[in-house]
This record gives sequence, structure tokens and C-alpha cells, in this order.
Amino acid sequence: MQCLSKNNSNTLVVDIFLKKIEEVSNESRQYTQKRKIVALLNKSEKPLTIPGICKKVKLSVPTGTKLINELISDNIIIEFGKKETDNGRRPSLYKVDPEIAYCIGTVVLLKGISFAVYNLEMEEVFSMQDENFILENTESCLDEVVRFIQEAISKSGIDPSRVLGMGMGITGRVNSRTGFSYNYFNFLEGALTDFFSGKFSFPVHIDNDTHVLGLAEQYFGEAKNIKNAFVLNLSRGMGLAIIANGELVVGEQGFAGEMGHIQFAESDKLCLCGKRGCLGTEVSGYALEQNFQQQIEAGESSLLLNQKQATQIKYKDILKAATEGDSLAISLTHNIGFILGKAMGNMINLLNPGVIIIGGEFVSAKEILIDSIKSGMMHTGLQLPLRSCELIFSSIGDDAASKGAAAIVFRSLQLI
Amino acid sequence: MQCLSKNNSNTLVVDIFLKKIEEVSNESRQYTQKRKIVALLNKSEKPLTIPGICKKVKLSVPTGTKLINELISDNIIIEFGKKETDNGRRPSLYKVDPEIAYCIGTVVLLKGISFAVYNLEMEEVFSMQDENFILENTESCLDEVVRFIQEAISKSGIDPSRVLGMGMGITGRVNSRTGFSYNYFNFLEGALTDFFSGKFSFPVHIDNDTHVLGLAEQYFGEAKNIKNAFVLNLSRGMGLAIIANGELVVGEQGFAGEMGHIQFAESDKLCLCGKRGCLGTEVSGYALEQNFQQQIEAGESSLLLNQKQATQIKYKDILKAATEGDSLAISLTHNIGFILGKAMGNMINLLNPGVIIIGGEFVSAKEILIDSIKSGMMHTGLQLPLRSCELIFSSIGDDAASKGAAAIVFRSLQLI
DNA sequence: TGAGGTTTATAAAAATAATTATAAACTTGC
DNA sequence: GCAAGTTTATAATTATTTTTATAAACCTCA
Repeated sequence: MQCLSKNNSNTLVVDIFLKKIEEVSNESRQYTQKRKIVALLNKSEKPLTIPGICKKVKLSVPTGTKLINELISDNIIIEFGKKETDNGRRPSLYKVDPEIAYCIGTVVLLKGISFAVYNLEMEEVFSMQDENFILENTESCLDEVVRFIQEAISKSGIDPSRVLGMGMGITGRVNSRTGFSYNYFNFLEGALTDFFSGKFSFPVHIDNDTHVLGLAEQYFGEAKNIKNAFVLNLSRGMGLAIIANGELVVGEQGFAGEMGHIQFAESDKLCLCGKRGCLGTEVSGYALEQNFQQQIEAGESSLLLNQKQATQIKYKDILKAATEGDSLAISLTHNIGFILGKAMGNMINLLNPGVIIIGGEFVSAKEILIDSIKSGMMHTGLQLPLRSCELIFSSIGDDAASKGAAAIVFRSLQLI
Repeated sequence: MQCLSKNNSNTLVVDIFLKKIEEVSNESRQYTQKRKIVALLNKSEKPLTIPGICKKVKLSVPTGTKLINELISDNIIIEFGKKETDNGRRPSLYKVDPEIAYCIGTVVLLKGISFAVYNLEMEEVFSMQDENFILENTESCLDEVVRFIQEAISKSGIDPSRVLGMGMGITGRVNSRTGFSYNYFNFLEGALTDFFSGKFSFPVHIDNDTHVLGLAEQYFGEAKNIKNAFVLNLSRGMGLAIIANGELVVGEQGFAGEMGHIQFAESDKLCLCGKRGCLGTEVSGYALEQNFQQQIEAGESSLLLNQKQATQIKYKDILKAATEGDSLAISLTHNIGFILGKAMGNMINLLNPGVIIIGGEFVSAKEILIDSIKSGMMHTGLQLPLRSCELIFSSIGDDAASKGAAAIVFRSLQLI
């Protein structure tokens, strides 16, 4: 009430989203109740009725009605038709006006940067990419990121005062709790989130690219209603997002998920981390490229050589060739799938997930991977946990990561 | 109020503990508030003042005072002296009467069964063991368990109507959500919890012995204030309790933690599960016994042979001999520690815990194990997560498991 | 088509809780 | 040793919320 009476000012309208429900504060009781109603409506897939809302927030219908009407005149929630019922007077349905506030998801990868704005229903209202961006641990690269985001915000035409926050997925090791980044932009004195928050008028959160992909599956993808899940990010590198008890596991410092550095490899190739036997040396886009070159040198042939030199061929090319029937590409992909499957079988024993979702660039070769992964899993997984674990491939698509990054904002405000 | 006015009946007094706070119900608002106050006081380590309570449950001091006074006349909470402050009138302190209700923890192992009653401050008020018990998957064994518990309750002298529930830790695979046991007492048509609940007047929960040990460390031991931790149960077998985001991870069906069946072994001995390379074939009390016999057969000597024949020597004997300086025992224990350490290093990469707690019978050889585990961890763990992960040995003692089992009850009622 | 049943929504009355004011208990410092 | 400052606890007043009652909207079935 106190803040919402003057709803000409956007900042004040957005204020109702910006505090967690249980947060202790000396705001009026009614305002807390209003925030509860708004959060409930935002979390709900479908619009709700007044009696439904009142039951959930434990309010009587008269007071609930009063608060809801105030929220309507504040332009925060809107009426949305009437509910079809079998008998009785039809109740009006209400939902949060999806265009009253926005959140931003940004993803910074080794190659490429992307930006997207989502409304409260998580519909993309604007997006922008730069495929030519190259991530470097330099001040000038950081400036480039800031400029890119500023330009994107300006092009999107959204009012920054209506932005609840920005979530950022960034390659490398990141402490999502403190906001520090350890591999990139680590020259800053303070947290990377603080640096960005200083540049923009809204709060900024970060996590690594794999975790952000996990959040996308958790909230919008195949893990939506499953409390325990794995989301594998298999591209040039590999990472694992673990969802346990319905929450993403980031660990004590945010480093959880380094599955590429578990000693599950069958050979003892030297890994970039300095150790031997890391799974990532055999299961990754990088490994696929290495294996391909090795096989060519050993005399194997491939249709890919018609287009490019062996050393120029990237893992995405090999995956594409595999789907097109190139037998060397298929056999190499198969092999990776089998080793991956054995590793996943062990992971199943450890954490008993209900579903494993394969995401990342390797999804393009899903027909070739699925059986090899499954047969690998059979080798190491125990009967009971294996039986109830589904293996599927991600279907959210290209904007998964930025959607997941934006979800960090909603999660932090308990709006999801 | 409605239930508590007649507090002669114990069942009605205990009623205030038996519902979760946020549970939707049509009880009076004041009663819900009372339950909030009781839960808050029970969770709090120290007694609280009226203003403190009112701030936490978001009530004004006058209404809070009224409810607290009612709870006092209902004999549920008690005054507990006055708080020392620097200035101002000294507030009275209040806490839940610890003897108003109890919970039971029972642990059923392959050899031995134990029972303990705890008051609301988790102090043991009664305990009973039967070391001669042998677990079998038979109806007569199940009867024996029931008889043992009935006898223990009767001997303890506690009023069953004051028992909030019983938590049971049982060896083998267990689905703690559904209450089904898959290895023992699996001949029942329904859930094992339903069977027990039918025998007693209070609800019964189960989980496996390793998870229960993890709960003990989480709530009362070394993991108390750490959100991400491992608790290893290293005895004749091995299991891992994983705590992530402040919650025990049991997985989708409750099977999480089968670390003994991850392919981290260096040899490819056949495991009882039918697979090869399982960590448990090299890191467990069973493996220690096997290795000992093998070494003796190969001509090694040990002080232990003065007491018993090689085939009669149990892993506990070997651990004891190691602490007493027997060089074969030390070298075998060391070796297990090193392999375990390498496995733990990988687990650290995966889940980035803040602490690893070694529990189980192997704790007796902690001086010998600690360095070998640490050096193993160095071999496989990544720098960043390794640096911030502490390795410690459990110090809760013998009743850890039953305390953890009892904690299931408190956890289910949000009293912890 | 209209009576009976059901549910939503609003109005008036009753119950409940929060503010405000005041008293009591305690420390500190002159 | 007592005034000033601080905090707890209770009493009286004010505000809010729930209950109860009533009206309105809608279905079904005779």
C-alpha cells in the first residue's frame, strides 16, 4: 500500500517483487500479504481464483478480495477471464501482469555472448547474440561485455527500472554465493557481481554455464517435476549440473559438477588440469577432435576430409558427419557414449537420480549416443537405481542457457 | 487452545508437535501460532525471550505474551530464568519442557540391534542394546525386532502416548520416502514403516544405516553448520551420506550413497553385486580381512597370529593391531586409506563439500588413516575445491546412529 | 421455466491483533 | 543515591481481520 499508491513510478511498482517472502522487515502486514499473493500467482502455471488464493495464503475471502482489488488498481495483477466450473457461480481468474517486470539472462562463453530479456511468464521479449565475441581474462574484454549488455538493453527498449535483475552464466569456476569468478575477470578486487551491479541499476547474479543449463532444465525443461536429476553439459568440455532434493547443488564454494576431472577415463592421457585419467580427456568435444585426428593419422578415412584438413575439423563437424552416416565419426561418437555411460552408471549409484538429461552441442548426435550411453550405464549401474532412471536429451533449445541464467533472478526472489 | 485446555491427556499435549507449520488445516490461527512458537523454541539452542519470540513469529508482544502464558499453563513451555543483559529490564527466558515428549531411535544392523529414547533436547533418557541379534530376512527375525522394541519401551518406562515417533536405521537398500525395505523384511506386502506403525501407537520412519549416520553428523556432529558435507560410513562395508544444500541426499528412491559400487578400484576383483572394479572390494572391513589373509598366505607375518588363526581374524582386530603397531596391519590400513583418498578426491571434484567426516568402525584407526587419505585426495582432487575441504573423523560416538535415526522424527515434524 | 443446490462475492457484526501509552525492572554515570 | 536511559511487560485504545449473513451467478433437473 505505502509504496504502491503512486504507480506512475515504475521502481515502486517493481518493489513488490524485490523481497523474499519470509524476510523479516517492518513493512505493513498487508504489504507482506500482497507480496505473498503476487509470488503465488507468479509461481502458479495457471491463473487463480480469489477463493483459491485466499486458501493458499491463509486469508479470509473478504480481506483477500480487498488486497487483490488494490493490486489490480496498482496495475500489478490483472483479471483473466472466468473459470469454467461444473456448478456454482463462476469465479474470476487473476494473474500477474506478465509485462509489469522483466529479468535478463546473459551467457558468456569462450566463443560467443548472448543476452535475452524475459517477461514474468518467462517468454522471451528480446534477444541478441554476438557469435564473434571471444572471452579473455582482460579488462578490455570485460569492458566489451559491459558495452554489449548496455547496447542490448538499449536496443531492447525495456525500461531498466522494470528489470528485477540479471543472471549471468559464465564459463569457468564461479562462486555463485559470493559472486566471485576464478577463471575469468579474476583481476577484479571485489566480486564480479558487485562490478556488474555497479554498472547497472539492477542486481546481478552469476553462476557457471553448466549450472545455468541445469537451472533451465530444472525450471523449464525435462527435470521440471523431478527432485533428483543430472543435467550433463557436453560440448567442447564437459560439466554436470546435479539437482538433489529439488535444488541445484553448487557445493560449498560453487565448484560442484567438475565431472570432467573424475578419474573415470580408461587411458591415462594428461589432462589440462595436470592430472591423468580425467573423464574429460575421453568424453568431450575436445577429445572427439583429438581421437579423430589420431585415427586419420593411423590411416582411417572419413568423408569429412573432402571438405577440410584433419587439423581444421572441429567436434561439431564430426558430430554432424556422424548423423550423416560417416562411419569413423559414428564409431568415435559411439565410443565416447559408451565411456560416458559407464561414468553415468557410477554417478547413478552415488546419487540415484530420476532422470539424466544430456544437453550441450552433443545433443545433435543423440540418435547415435543414446544406445551407447545406455549400454555403458548397464556396465556400472546397480539394478535398483538404474531401473528407475530415465535417459533423455535436452529439448529446450538454444536459449536454454540464457533462460536458466534469468531463472537465477526469479529463484533469488522466490518467484519460481 | 481447543486441544490444549484439557492437558491431563498426554495425547492432546503432544498434539502440538505433530503437524508441520505450513501445513494447511482449519485449526484456529492462534493454535498455528502456538505451534510456531513451540517449533521455534525447540529448534533454538538457547531459551528465548518474549520479544525475541514475537519478532521471529511476527506477532506483537501482547498477543505473543498471551499465547506463551497459555502454553505455560498447558505445561508445554517453561520459564527458565532471566537473561543477563547490559541494560534495561531483564527479560524472562522460555523453553519447551524437554520432558513433555520423546522420540525413539532404533538401529538394526547385520549383527546387533539398538534402541534409544531421547527427550526434546536430544538427551538420551534410556537405551538398550542386543549385541547377539542377527539380522535375517525372515518373519521370525522381524518378530524378534518387534519384541525387542516392545520390551525396550516397556523397560524405559516412558508413556507411549508421549512418543512423537520412531526413526529406524536399517542395513540395506531402503526407500525412506515410501518406507519400503528392499533387502530385509521385503516379504511384507506393504511398506515396512506401515508394518511398524501398526504395531506401535506412534509413526515410524526408516532409512538406511549410512543415511542415519549422516543425519547424526548433520544435526549433532561435525557437519552441524556446514551446508555441503560427506559422511562416510566405513565398517565392514562402506557407504556415503551426502549432505548438499543443508539436506541429506537420498535420491529419487532413497538409494543414494552407494559409493562402494563405484568403479574406483585399482584391481578388478569380483564384487558381491556382480560387477568388477567396485571401490568396496578394496576399501571396506571385508577387503581388509581378505587382504590380510592373502598377505599371510604369501608369507607375511603379524602379531595377530599369536592370538588367532588367520581365517578367524576380523577387520576390527586388524584395525586394533594397526593402532598397536603391527606393521602388516598398518601397511594394509594405509593402503586402504590411500585408495579411499583418491576416490574422495574425485567426489570432492563432483560435489565440493566443506567437510568430509569419516565415521564407522574405521574411526578407531584414524591416526593411521588420516595421512593416507589426505595424500590420496591430493592425487585426484582439484586445487580449488580441495583447498577448502576439511577431513575429520567422527566424534559423536557409539550412539551416533540411533541419535540420527531419532532425528528423522524431529526432521519430519520440522522441530530441528 | 423455475425450484433446489452450489459456489463466488459483498456487507454487517463479532472477534482478534496491533498501536500506543504506561508501569516496572534494571544499568550507568554523575 | 538518584536521575536518565533502556528494555520488558501489561493496560487501554485503535485498527484489522474473520465470522456470519446475504446477495448474486450459475448448473441441473423436473
